[in-house]
This record gives sequence, C-alpha cells and structure tokens, in this order.
Amino acid sequence: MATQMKRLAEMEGLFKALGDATRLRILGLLLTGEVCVCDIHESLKIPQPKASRHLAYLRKSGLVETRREGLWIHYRLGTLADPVMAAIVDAVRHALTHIDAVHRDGERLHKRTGCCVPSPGDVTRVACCTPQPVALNVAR
Amino acid sequence: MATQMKRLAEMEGLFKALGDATRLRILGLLLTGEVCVCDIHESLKIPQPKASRHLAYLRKSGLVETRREGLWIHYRLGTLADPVMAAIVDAVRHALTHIDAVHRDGERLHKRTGCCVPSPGDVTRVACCTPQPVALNVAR
DNA sequence: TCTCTATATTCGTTTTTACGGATATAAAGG
DNA sequence: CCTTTATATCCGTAAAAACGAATATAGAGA
Repeated sequence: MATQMKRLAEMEGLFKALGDATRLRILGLLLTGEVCVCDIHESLKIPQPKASRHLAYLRKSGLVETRREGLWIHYRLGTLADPVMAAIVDAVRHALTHIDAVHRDGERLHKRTGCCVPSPGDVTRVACCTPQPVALNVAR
Repeated sequence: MATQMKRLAEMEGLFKALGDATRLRILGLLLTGEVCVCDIHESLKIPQPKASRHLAYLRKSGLVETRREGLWIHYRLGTLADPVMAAIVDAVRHALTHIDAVHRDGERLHKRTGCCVPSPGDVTRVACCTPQPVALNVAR
C-alpha cells in the first residue's frame, strides 16, 4: 500500500499546517460551510494577503478545497484520502468547536452572511463530549 | 472556566510540538511504555543531544512525563488535563501505530529491551480501524 | 574526592516560517 | 480596451526552529 510509505512525513506536514493560530481559526470558520476569501479575512480581521497565504498553505496540505464562482473563490474543508489522517482531522475539527476565538470569528461571519457557527456536539461525537449529552442545537 | 481561555494558543502549541518527525517517532516509541533516554536515541539512531532536546520540547508541551531512577531518566506518554486536547492526542497515538518508521524503531528497542511495539488495534479504537476487525494480537 | 556514566544545556549557524507592504493576475462589466 | 473587484504572489525582513559540536550537570560508585 503506497499510502503507508511516507505516512510519517505526511503526518509531520499535517501538524505543521495545524501549528498556526491563524490557520486553526480559518479551519474553525470553515466548519460553517463554504466561505469566500473576503469573508474569511474580514471575519478574522486580518489583512487579505495574510489570509490568502494561509489558505494556500492549507490547500497544499489538503485540509481545504476551493471552488471558483465568478470573481469569488469559496473555501471549504477538504477530506483527506488516508483514513488514519482523516481520523486525526476529525478530532481536530471537533476541538475547534470548543474554541472561543472560533466562535467570535463565526459571529462576525454571521453578521455578514447569516451563517451559523456549529456547536461542540454538532461536528463529530468525540470522547470529550459523549459523556455529557448536550441539548440539541439548531440543525445545520 | 480557565481551561477555555487560551485554548487556541494551547492547541497551536500542541500541533507545533507534533509537527516534527523526530518527536513523532519518539511518541511512537513511547507507546511501548516507559523508555529511558539512551534507549530512545539508540532505537531512533539519532545523537543523544538531539533526542534530549526533543524530549525537553515534548515535556514542556505536556506530551510526555518523566521518572528518575538512579542515573536513568525514564520517559512515558503524559496525559493532557484538557479533555478536548486529550481527544486529539488519542487520535494521534492511534495513528502512530500505523507508521512504518515507528515499527522499525520499536523493533530496535525490542532487540535492546524485549518490549514490544503495539499494533494498530491495541491503542485506541478509532474510526479508521473499527470497520475492519483485526485479528487479535498478542495482548499487552 | 575523583571518576564514570546518563542526561541536559549552550553556542553559533543554517533553515524555515511568518509578516507587512507592494504588486501581479484574473474575471466581470462598462 | 479600460476599470473595478477579488484573490494570489513577490519582496525584504524579522522571528522561530533545528542542527552538530562542545560542554555542563548530576547521580553512583571506587
């Protein structure tokens, strides 16, 4: 299996991509769904080139995917082919829903587009949340 | 809750700590149990100061803990207090069992100490392994 | 106290990463 | 074709991280 060969390097790359607060916030914002670059950099209150650079980094690492629509480019969370990696990313996505900064970014996005930020229970059912059954939130 | 405040920074730090192949290999080796520094740097075939530096990094990030026994210092995997972080680390530990390099390191350790490397199923039951029931390996 | 052994730290250097600011590309519309 | 708008990339710099080599510490035993 070719996917087994360089898994160490891939994992290192994955964690390097995740080891930056701005990129984590971007991933957190994308839990909402598709978001275009301008909404990203304004929700995070960071300069546009900075957002673009980090998005390029995330794109190269396979964590996000894009879709062009006219002048806009929409970013969304990607799916890693390797199930071992994907399991890690699932845990990360869930953890992001527990971060204050992510919620604040999401609220700014909400004011601009009307999309909502997911709550901890919504993303993936993980050990840290299973014990205490959370009250159901608004779906999607 | 104080644990909620700087979670973003903590998460960034966690991934920075995980974003290095040597440190990942060390964590993989520690899946075996307690290992002292000399066994670590010889199993990984890296110079001792290099191992020591990376171990210090892992210690500061809370991923490993130590126990002194005479002249030796034994390293073992630590437990993160924050359950959200701990869930991520669980997924990582499991993923490490899927890495070739980790197994090779473990075999060198085995030749030195007689400890065995855990197989994918042994560590944590995660999405990527649950579907295909693996043949039972030697317990422990 | 001297020595040996295991582990940690310092030093100087190189590489990598992140940044702001400026600029380039690329699609859409007049 | 020219302009506008959205996004990406380049440039020079600053900060962080990793390295090998050398050295320091700390415990155990003679």
